[in-house]
Amino acid sequence: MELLEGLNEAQIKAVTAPDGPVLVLAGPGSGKTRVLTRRVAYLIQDHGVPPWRIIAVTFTNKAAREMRSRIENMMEKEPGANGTKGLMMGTFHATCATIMRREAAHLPVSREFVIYDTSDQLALMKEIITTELGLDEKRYSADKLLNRISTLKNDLITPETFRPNSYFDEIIHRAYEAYRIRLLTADAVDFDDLLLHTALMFRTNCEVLLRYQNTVDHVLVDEFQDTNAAQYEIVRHLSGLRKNLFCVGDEDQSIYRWRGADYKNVLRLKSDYPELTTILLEQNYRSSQTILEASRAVIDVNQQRTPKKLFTEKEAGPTIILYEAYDERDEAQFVVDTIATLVATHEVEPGGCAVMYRTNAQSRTLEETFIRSGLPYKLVGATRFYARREIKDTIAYLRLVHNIDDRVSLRRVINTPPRGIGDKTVATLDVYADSQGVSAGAALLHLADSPDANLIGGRAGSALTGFAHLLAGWRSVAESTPLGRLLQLILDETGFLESLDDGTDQGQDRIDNVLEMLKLTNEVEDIPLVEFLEEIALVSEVDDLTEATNAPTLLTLHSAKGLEFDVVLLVGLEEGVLPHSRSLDDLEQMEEERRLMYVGMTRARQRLYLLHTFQRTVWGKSDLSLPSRFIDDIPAHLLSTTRGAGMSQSYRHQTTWGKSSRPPRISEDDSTASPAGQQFKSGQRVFHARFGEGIVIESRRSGNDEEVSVVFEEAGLKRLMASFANMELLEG
DNA sequence: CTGATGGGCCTTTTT
DNA sequence: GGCCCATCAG
Repeated sequence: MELLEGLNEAQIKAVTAPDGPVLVLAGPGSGKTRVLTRRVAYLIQDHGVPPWRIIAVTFTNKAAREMRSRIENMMEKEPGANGTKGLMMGTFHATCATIMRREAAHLPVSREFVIYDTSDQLALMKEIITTELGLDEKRYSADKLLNRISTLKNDLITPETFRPNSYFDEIIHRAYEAYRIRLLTADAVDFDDLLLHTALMFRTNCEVLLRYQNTVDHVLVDEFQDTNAAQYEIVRHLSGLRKNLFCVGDEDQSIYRWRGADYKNVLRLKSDYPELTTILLEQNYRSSQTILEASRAVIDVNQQRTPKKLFTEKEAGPTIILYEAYDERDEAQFVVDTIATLVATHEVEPGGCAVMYRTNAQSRTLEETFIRSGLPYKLVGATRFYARREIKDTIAYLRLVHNIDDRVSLRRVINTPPRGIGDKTVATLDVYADSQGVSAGAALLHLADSPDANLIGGRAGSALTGFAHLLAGWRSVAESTPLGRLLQLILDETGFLESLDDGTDQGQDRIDNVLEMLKLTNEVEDIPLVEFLEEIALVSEVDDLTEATNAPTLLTLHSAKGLEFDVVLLVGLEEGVLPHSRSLDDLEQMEEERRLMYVGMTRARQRLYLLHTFQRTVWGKSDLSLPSRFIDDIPAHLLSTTRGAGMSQSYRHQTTWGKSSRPPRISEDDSTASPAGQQFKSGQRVFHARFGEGIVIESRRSGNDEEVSVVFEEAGLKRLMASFANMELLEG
């Protein structure tokens, strides 16, 4: 059978598994996606399952799109055959949005609902905190409240079922309730609501549930380890009747715990479906022996996992290069030089390389260095196109035209560009709207029809009615006007583009972005506004990463999931960066950081580079860094260590015991005089029971103790607490 | 009401 | 080092 060509025994077993619940536990590079893809094709082609009876959920839109095109390619395109028509395949969020629009009659929103992103949520919550709850924004910040509410939603807890047991929880409860009402009146949902509403609808509405259960024959879930409680419940509901549930995942790659993901869903699955067939995919087809062995050594340290016997038949491959850069600029330079060299020697295509980091902020130095070297690159995430201020403004206009009750969008555009409608005028409008029992947007439209001179007089009043007329005008033509024309009209009548032109380069960038947006709306002009809005809400930039450009990819470790590259460079492998400082005190979080490292390492096919710096600048302040603890777990024989030029110089200077003409590098606030109560100062030679001889490069007070940074001749840089370190001063 | 200015705060990670 | 926000003069 062509479908099964090139598959190993375990993979075939998975693809052709009989009906019933199946769990495929697979290591990295074991062909998970391949199995899932072929399983879908197998069901349609060999089992005659109609595509519209299959729901497959993936983690990103990109994965879904790729999978769909592969399935289409795989299946013979006989004339008359439907191919994949009707096959529901997308992210959890997109799938739920589709279901929600279809079943809007059974939901508290209309089928025209808009989707609020993080910044919309934030704007809404800020308004609630100050105007409605009268809370101190310092103590109860919008993002803290939203985080808690998000966690509750992911666990399917509503304001009704939430049982606060602390004062803080009481505040959360009130905020949650107010937030929910505001969302519903704006006919809006946030990301979590897509899951929550869908799950609750299935839970409470038997008629709808049965309809879906009777339609859906097969449910397939990719990246199952990253599902949260809401997603798990949706999956359970959908596959309830036939139990044809096919889950693929790897608990070692679970990196979304902070988003409510719970790999214990794997255990839950086992107890919820006693008849579950579990299939292990342990052969790795991606990475070299060396890379696999090193990754395994890192992940094996985690306690809470089922050990796997990952293996590969590939060759050992090159050793892993561990590079100690002087600082982040040296690090970036090494990245660029390495890629340039590998490309020049035809070892790899530029597009086969990826640079991965823990936080988005780290991309900056890398970008600068790439630009300075004149080399192109692809950046994933960071400042997403749709998240830019000017683009959000543009979208807000469209959203408001589409849905007049959209409070957040109204607030956003009512005075953008400045047209003389300030907070006070908006407050007056709100009072008026309340008295009429309608939303502020609806009240505004009403004002366009019958101006009420007594409501708001003077300049503010005419500004308001002026805007009301514009808005009413757009709304009256929205239905009959193509999207691009509508947006053009809005831009013309508001003078938005002109307002962006402040003569700076940034201003020009903003204009270009809006023009790009205009181009986009012209290209898609035949789709309804609501679909366009949904598309831009749910499709992040990660997804339309253009394969066309042959350039290295810069991306976070999180967005690297599911991808693979010939050459991978992991940067910033330092304590506080990876593992991240926010995870240092929590075992579970630390294990997640380790999985993140593991995910990064296992993206590499042939060559892996691990980089850390001697000192890193964080928030404009430079500080010494310690190599990540995860590096220590890699067997030494798999590594080959080198150091940057800047690095070795500085070391030479410090390890030649003060003979250099350059002063020892010390932090700005340090002084040669030892402050009272400090035992050590920079430049001193010390002897440590375990690390041997070294030289102090920095010492500073830390609580009642003293934190000493020492470069040892053998062991390199260590940071020690004076009271614990068995260390004595040498004459010198 | 707007735009300029300076202070405080910050950075996980994404749909 | 940069972004967001509060504050203030015009």
